[in-house]
Amino acid sequence: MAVLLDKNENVRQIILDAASELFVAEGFGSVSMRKIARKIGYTPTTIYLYFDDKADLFNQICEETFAQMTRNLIAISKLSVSPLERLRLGLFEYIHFGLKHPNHYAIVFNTTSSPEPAKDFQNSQGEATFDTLRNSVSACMADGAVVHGDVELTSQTLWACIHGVTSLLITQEGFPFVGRQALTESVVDTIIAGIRH
Amino acid sequence: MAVLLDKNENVRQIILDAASELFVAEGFGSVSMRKIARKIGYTPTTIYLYFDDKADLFNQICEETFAQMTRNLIAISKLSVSPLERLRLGLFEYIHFGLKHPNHYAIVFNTTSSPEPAKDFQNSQGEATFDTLRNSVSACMADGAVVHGDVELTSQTLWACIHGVTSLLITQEGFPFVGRQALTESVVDTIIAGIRH
DNA sequence: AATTGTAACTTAACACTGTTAAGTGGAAGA
DNA sequence: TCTTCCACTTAACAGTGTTAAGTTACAATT
Repeated sequence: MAVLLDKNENVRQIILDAASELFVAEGFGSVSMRKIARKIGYTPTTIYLYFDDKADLFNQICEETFAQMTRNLIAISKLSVSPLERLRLGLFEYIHFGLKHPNHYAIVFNTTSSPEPAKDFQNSQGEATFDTLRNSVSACMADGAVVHGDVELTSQTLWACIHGVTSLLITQEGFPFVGRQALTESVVDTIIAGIRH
Repeated sequence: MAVLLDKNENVRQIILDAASELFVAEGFGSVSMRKIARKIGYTPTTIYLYFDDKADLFNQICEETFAQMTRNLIAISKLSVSPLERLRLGLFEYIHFGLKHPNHYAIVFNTTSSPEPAKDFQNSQGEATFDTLRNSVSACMADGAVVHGDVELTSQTLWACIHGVTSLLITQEGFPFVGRQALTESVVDTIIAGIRH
């Protein structure tokens, strides 16, 4: 949690920036606390004055990133196009954002939160992100663009599918995919067709 | 690759069994080479006589497991029901199998194969698994149960979606899902509806 | 029977990893 | 001046994957 907001916020940000840069370039596994410390001219121990542990540090980086995604999704939800079109654009934004930040996406979604069952991601930024999807689906049902049904079930269904493309394209780099854009469009088209009767 | 087939195959199997057991119980990250060695009464070094490295060892465990999934899928493809029903059953089998072997699934699909772009999974068991899906989709199109179109694109679309549920249910344990079975059925129903016009 | 070869396994180390208890230097407040 | 306390470091613990080199013990050859 690291609630040391009154400490030297400058150093905290320096750590976050350095870690983020290394993280994006090399991925979670290849970035060590010692490497980050070396990069900013401090001892590894210093990082522990600002963050609980390695997981905490990278979770905070990821939360910042996913907050940006939520902002993008909210912006889309305010566009003056049909609810269905807003839903479609939101689904695309999710996938594109994930593909643009593969390391962040992977750390949040390709990691089993072993001991704790609930505290990890969904309590913070995840809830907000999923809310935008839920609202979008709800609007489509109210509009009649999508058959009236269980908003939660439908939202989770859509989430599962767009997560699937994103995750697969990130982790299975070697697979001869038909093309990122083509596959993304096909998934979005298919699931939207699927929830409209 | 570890092509020492003529060596003491017994020890090799002992290592595989011990590693598999630990792996299923504790996951990849928590199982160390020393732990496996301790369990079977050998030194860690011995494992390297039979396997290239930790990744190789666990890849071989995963391949055995996924070979079983392929056999299950092939069995389903031979059932005397409609092509569409066979497709549906295959999709369910994929998801259920993944959920029954979460550690194996995660190591294959939630890991970025950083340096090598193509050798990891898809060259071996992955190809065979995906083939069954491709054939099933192809049969549905020939049958007219699914609109005629790009078999490859459609297959990859379906794969992405069923991977999505599987992956999400494995990694996001803390999320208040609507229910494993309900979500699984919803995803399968939605994408099947989506590819039928 | 003595020697050689080799298969199977071990010892000991390298170069890392995350993490922490205890210690240090200096600035600010009493 | 003395003391407190913040920001940071030193040094270590307990582990990790991995490997070069060494040791048995047994089989085959001379």
